[in-house]
Amino acid sequence: MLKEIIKIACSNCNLRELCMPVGLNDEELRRVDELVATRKTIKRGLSLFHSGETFTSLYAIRTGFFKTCVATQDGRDQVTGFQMAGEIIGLDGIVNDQHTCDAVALEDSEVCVMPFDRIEEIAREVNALQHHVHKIMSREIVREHGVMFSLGSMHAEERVAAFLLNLLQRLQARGFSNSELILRMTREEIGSYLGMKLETVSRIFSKLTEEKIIKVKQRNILIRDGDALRRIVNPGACR
Amino acid sequence: MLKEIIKIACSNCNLRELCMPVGLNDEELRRVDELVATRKTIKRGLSLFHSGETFTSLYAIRTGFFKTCVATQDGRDQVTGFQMAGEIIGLDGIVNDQHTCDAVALEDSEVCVMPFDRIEEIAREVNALQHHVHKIMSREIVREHGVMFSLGSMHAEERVAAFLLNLLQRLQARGFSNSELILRMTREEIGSYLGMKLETVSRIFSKLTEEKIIKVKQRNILIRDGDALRRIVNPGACR
DNA sequence: CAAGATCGTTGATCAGCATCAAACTGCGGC
DNA sequence: GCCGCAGTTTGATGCTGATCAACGATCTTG
Repeated sequence: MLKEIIKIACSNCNLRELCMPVGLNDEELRRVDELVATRKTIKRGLSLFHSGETFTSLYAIRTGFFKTCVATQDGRDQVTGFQMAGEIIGLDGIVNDQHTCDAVALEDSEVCVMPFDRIEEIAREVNALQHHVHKIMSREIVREHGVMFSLGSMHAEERVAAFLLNLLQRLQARGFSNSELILRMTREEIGSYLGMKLETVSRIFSKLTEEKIIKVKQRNILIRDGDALRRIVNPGACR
Repeated sequence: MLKEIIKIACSNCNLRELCMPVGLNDEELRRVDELVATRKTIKRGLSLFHSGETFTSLYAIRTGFFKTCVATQDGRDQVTGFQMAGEIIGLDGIVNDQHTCDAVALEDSEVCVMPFDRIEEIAREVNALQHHVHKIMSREIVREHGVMFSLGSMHAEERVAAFLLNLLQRLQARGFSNSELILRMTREEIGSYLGMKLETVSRIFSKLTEEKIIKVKQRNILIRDGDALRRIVNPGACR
């Protein structure tokens, strides 16, 4: 029982360095622990929130994997991001008190629910938290700049290479291998995120396999030549 | 002399509703007026900040027009946004204390320089400002979702139509005509933002002109049939 | 194990936009 | 005025990735 209580605190969470500001004193840690109102599990395929729903909270992913996607009336939709443990979702809802995208679990997941008014309250008292919130939002803006660049200026193969390297880097920051990864999403979802069709994603995987740069077995990807991937992303840098 | 002092205050700025939170009391207004350290003019073609420069401040555009763009080592670059009076630039710099894009004035411009540590300081005391900062960042995230959708899921013609409607709507919010606008950027910059070549932008303008949807005279655009533009953006909605 | 469903691969063809090229326009400077 | 230049338009052609189609692989369920 006590264990349960300990486990639920941010101060004891092994994702702390990813979610939370560092260098807090005890009092500040105690305050920050109050951020998480509840936790919530979301089964694979279900949504944490939908576009149009009232915004109340941000969510820190404890375990699992999500995609966020925007949609239009006419049925077209697009994946705007993939989020993994330690990352924060829901930032889109702040501006109009209403979510503008769907967050769908790609595997059974658990999130920490952080009511946004509570975040703002504590952020006023804990400077490090205030700055941390700003950094998280800024990071998301910069990430989206990168996606825009990818969609607007890169060829399909470059985008796929950049996508794999990005996933790899984030997984590595979480202590996973830097040469092996399991895709939690379908080819279609990758394609949607990267602005191409699933067939194109598949073809590029095949091409990279032929060139011995990666090895694909269903959703398991082995990176055999990371430098080659980097050269693909950054063709000018090796001229 | 006194006039100068009055003019410089946010509380008397005619862009206040765009930049600043509403519903402040006198004391709060006074605090918020302390946000702007200085003002700065930027001649057309010059940069307000460059990628890599140390981040210190956010900038509120008082007059003029900017583009922001990201670049890679190999010389490719991409416009990530166009900003007009009342909008805030520099948010990308928060996360790593360093800017990740260039902000270039597309016409002679003036900005209010708001040191970010001062923003954070005042935001801790003025709740409305705190929330306002969050909303501005969230708005930018949502805007970028829209760009990602455009780049990833729309045809060239739809993107151009959406681009014109977006400019129009923002200009209208500033009291300008909702059927006429002057482009402050080249076809190449539009193309870069929309992920297409300048020739394609030009061809689409020509096509829309032929169809009597717009009238183009250099950088002056007259919208003759806004509904037609909306139908182009949202083809499913008229099925 | 058979039957479906979902997801992925591969091939053939096509279309949208890029590329290359040439000519035109309006503007600032002399 | 004339020139030079940046920006724009328009045409001809080609390539990248979309589309359509068929098949294969894996997992689920009765």
